[in-house]
Amino acid sequence: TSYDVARLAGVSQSAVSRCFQPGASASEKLRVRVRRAAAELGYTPNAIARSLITRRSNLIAVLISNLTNLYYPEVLSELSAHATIHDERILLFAVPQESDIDNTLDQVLRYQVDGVVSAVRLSAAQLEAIESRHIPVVFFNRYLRDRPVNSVCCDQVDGARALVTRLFNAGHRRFGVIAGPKDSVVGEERLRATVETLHELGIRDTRIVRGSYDYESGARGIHELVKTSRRPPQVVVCGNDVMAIGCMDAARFELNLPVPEKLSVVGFDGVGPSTWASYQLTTIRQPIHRMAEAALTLLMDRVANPKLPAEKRVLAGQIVEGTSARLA
Amino acid sequence: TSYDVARLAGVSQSAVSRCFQPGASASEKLRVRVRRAAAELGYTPNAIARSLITRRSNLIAVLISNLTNLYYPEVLSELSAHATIHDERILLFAVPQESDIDNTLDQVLRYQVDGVVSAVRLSAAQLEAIESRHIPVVFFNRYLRDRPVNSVCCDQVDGARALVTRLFNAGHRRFGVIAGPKDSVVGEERLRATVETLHELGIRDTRIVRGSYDYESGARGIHELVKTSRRPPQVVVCGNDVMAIGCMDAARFELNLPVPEKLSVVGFDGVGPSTWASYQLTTIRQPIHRMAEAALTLLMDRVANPKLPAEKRVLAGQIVEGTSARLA
DNA sequence: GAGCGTGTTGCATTCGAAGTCAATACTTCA
DNA sequence: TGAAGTATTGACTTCGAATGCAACACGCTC
Repeated sequence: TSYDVARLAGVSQSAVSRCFQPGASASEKLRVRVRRAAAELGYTPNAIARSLITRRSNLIAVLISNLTNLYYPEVLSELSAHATIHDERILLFAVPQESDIDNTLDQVLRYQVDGVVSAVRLSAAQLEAIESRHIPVVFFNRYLRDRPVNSVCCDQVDGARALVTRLFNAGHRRFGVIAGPKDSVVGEERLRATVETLHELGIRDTRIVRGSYDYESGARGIHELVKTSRRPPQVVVCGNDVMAIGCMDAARFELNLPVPEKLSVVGFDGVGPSTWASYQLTTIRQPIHRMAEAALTLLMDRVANPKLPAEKRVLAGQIVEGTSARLA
Repeated sequence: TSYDVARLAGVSQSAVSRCFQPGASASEKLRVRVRRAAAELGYTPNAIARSLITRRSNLIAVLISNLTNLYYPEVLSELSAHATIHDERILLFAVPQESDIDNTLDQVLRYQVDGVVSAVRLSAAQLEAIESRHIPVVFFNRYLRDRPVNSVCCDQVDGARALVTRLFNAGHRRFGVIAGPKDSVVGEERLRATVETLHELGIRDTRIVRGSYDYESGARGIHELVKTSRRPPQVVVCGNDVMAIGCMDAARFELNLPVPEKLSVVGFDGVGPSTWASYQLTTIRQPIHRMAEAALTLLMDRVANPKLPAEKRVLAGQIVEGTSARLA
């Protein structure tokens, strides 16, 4: 149908094509004539056909697991905004389960996406399957241990150290941890940083329980911590905000442990509800806006120049002082 | 590169093509041979090229405004799941502002999507621009007043009537409303249903304030209601859960109005946090799962048969009895 | 006015797979 | 064994736009 426009405008199809590209050689006179004809016919360039010949789809695959997790919607929103800036569209893959990833990746490949932003775990083989097609991949708050990959992460270590140290300095001695699941790399880092810092401060008997990043597991976590210790912890470090919120609610309403008077609670992420008056969570806020920006920049740089080496960008989180923890 | 596979397998390109289609005529022997060759070369069909010839992209555009609104992530998640069932991928358009919609729609058209699910407001002209290309559109919890369109909505009216009636029967007489913005069609319906029901029950002096569906506006709303009335309302009907939560927090922590003892609060939507122990919101839960299913079915039916007339599906919401309102 | 350079334009080809149609191979039954 | 019918396969064209290359037009200089 660029032919239709061409016919109506009395020019060649190539001319029409060039009128819809920014840098192409076409006189102003022609541009006007073609645009008028296009408007008359309601012509819009076909991105699919264009992609076929340019080998550039202007599509970015975004892999996300549980959108219902409060943290991811904000990530997705920011990624979308930055994709638009780079003139890319988002092909969304909400991966229901890990076992479905291979099917998902097959679809990713079929659509000839320009790049992939993955907020889900990928095996080395899965990553390799994508990169062998020369499609750059950037991990979001994730990476692989055994080989370098492009990734953008929030610094878990420094934040955790600082937070734990401040809690220690405020007089807390009995720590509990509600960690994320073992397969979360950043979760394990948060955990490791927390435990290491406590060790350095001379605290060795920290109880650790596992959660799954949701509200219920935060509530279960504090129950478990209380049940399995002689004395309840004075402070609980949670793997994310949602678990921290679950923990606070359970502590207050089920365990009769007022927060922060009898129990301090801290989280990670800085999701919207963490600032709600009922919680006012002390947490480490991830700079999601800048992380998304970095992810897209990293990705588009590699689309432009595939030979760039893998890069990991680590952005500092910011401690948000709420009232859920006694900090002094 | 389907040619490469063909060459390696010693067959024609058409044969390869047919081996990757379910219903096509190809012998088992050939299928095996081709699949082996494809595996060896790591071949994956190019969906872009396929779309060009089949005039079917297997792409569905999803238009969503503020992903950060707790309610939309769940919608998106369900839409994604159902799209997968219909073998469609989601092209996500997170519309930052209403003014950007025209640019967004231009992109939607370029990508030759099979259909559009819109959770944002579209003008009649914008809708027409899409449908004139024979692309079916389904609105999600939205519709146009002046002309029939495909849409899936949660029934606001019956739910609101039932809820208000129960609140009345529980003895509440002084009602306040924190409504959504005027441009939200479903918000206006909720409001109208609430006010009408109150009228029928003989209550006419209901104070109404406007919010913008976020936490802060819920908090502002209750302040305003309290400030501008001789006596504070006994119950506040909020346009959505997030405002209800903001209202509860402000009532409890800033206005010294314990919920539900001195103030009952109800919401709409049934988002995740509404069930948290701090809130236990009484609300009308939208059947998002079934709504998404209906939206996709409606859409795919029209992809298959464009001549189907517009249809509006209204699903009932379910009252969730929390403890945020005295109901008896 | 001839020669040269720059700026425009059109022709023909290309991207990768799907589908039409005709040719061929294989079955089945008399 | 042969005829008729069905299943399988391949050659060729098609989808819609981008681009290399050649052709042409125009402006400028000497």
